[in-house]
Amino acid sequence: MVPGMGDHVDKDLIAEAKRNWDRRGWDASTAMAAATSITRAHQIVLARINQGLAPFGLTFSRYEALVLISLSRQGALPMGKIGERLQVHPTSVTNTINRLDSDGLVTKEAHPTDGRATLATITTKGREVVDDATAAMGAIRFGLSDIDDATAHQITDTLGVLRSAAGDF
Amino acid sequence: MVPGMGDHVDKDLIAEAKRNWDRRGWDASTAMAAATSITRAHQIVLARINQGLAPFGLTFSRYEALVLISLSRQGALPMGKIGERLQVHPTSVTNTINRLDSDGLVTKEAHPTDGRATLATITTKGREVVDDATAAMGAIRFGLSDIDDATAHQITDTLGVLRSAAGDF
DNA sequence: AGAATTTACTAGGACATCCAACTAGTTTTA
DNA sequence: TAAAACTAGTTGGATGTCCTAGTAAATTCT
Repeated sequence: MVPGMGDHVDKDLIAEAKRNWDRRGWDASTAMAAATSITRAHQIVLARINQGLAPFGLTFSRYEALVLISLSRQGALPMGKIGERLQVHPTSVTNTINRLDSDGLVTKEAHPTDGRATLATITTKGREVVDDATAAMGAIRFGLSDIDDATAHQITDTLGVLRSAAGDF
Repeated sequence: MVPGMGDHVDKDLIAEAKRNWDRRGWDASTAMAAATSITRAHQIVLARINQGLAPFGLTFSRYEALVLISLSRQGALPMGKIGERLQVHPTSVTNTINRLDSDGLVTKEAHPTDGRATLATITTKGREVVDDATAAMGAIRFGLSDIDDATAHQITDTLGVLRSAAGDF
């Protein structure tokens, strides 16, 4: 599936790493395995999502921003609000929105009342693209088409414990 | 915890996004929530791990590579083997090892029997650093110190379903 | 043996993310 | 109201990841 980096493996490399860790009597092997699992899951899912979005000229981050804007009442959001909702750094928002802008999917406009703020407004083309992309994401179930809803729920719930402990909610 | 991008949120942004999704009758909201949760969990854990490794001049990817080499019998591994084990692209390995090399933690040497291959060999300094870093990781439990082992196990298991379905093992 | 194919790694480029520092506009304070 | 403090975004820089393409060496095939 991913060329050039050793496809099919057959054995669980994370479980093997954990055994190595335990064998040496090292601490936190359980946490290490969980952290590594999260990293790997992220890598797998992100790759699939980006692959599914490529035909629309989008990446996951750009897609997320575009959806967020499209769901707002005015079809426009201040940059800061976007970073807040997507939980990313302001500079990432600038980067993402600039690209959506140059692709003609949003426009950057001055905020009517706050001279410091910039509004990212979705364009007609942006709405078309995001609708098509959303349909595509539904079709591939965000890269999780090979696991069922019960498992997906479980992933959300279990990681919710982590997120909650980290202050996410 | 992460400055500049809207700290403390109070409400679960992912759950809220899922409700929005459902309200519009869009498909795959469960998968969307799971994918987003994975992304966010990855962001949280990676940030903590990197913060914990910073004092040693390491990042998670460089740390992973260094550990892998340190655990090998010879204290040396071909570049390709590293990418295979860590499941990353060959160019990422080159990047990672080059940095470890310039930091004096590994050396790149010609493979004794295969003229194409390059061996990354850990140095004495590399062993010292990786040992210290591993102790630090144990102390912060790879960024998961605020969840218990049972939850960590559950994360590994649940994501294991995903990884297995994706052909990881 | 010699040609064709495969394998190992690197160079250059596209993206995404974060941090530090800077500009400009807004709000608070004295 | 003028100065101080804060907020919104951007620029420049460092990392990491992947892809495409290209070089060199090993293996396979005829």
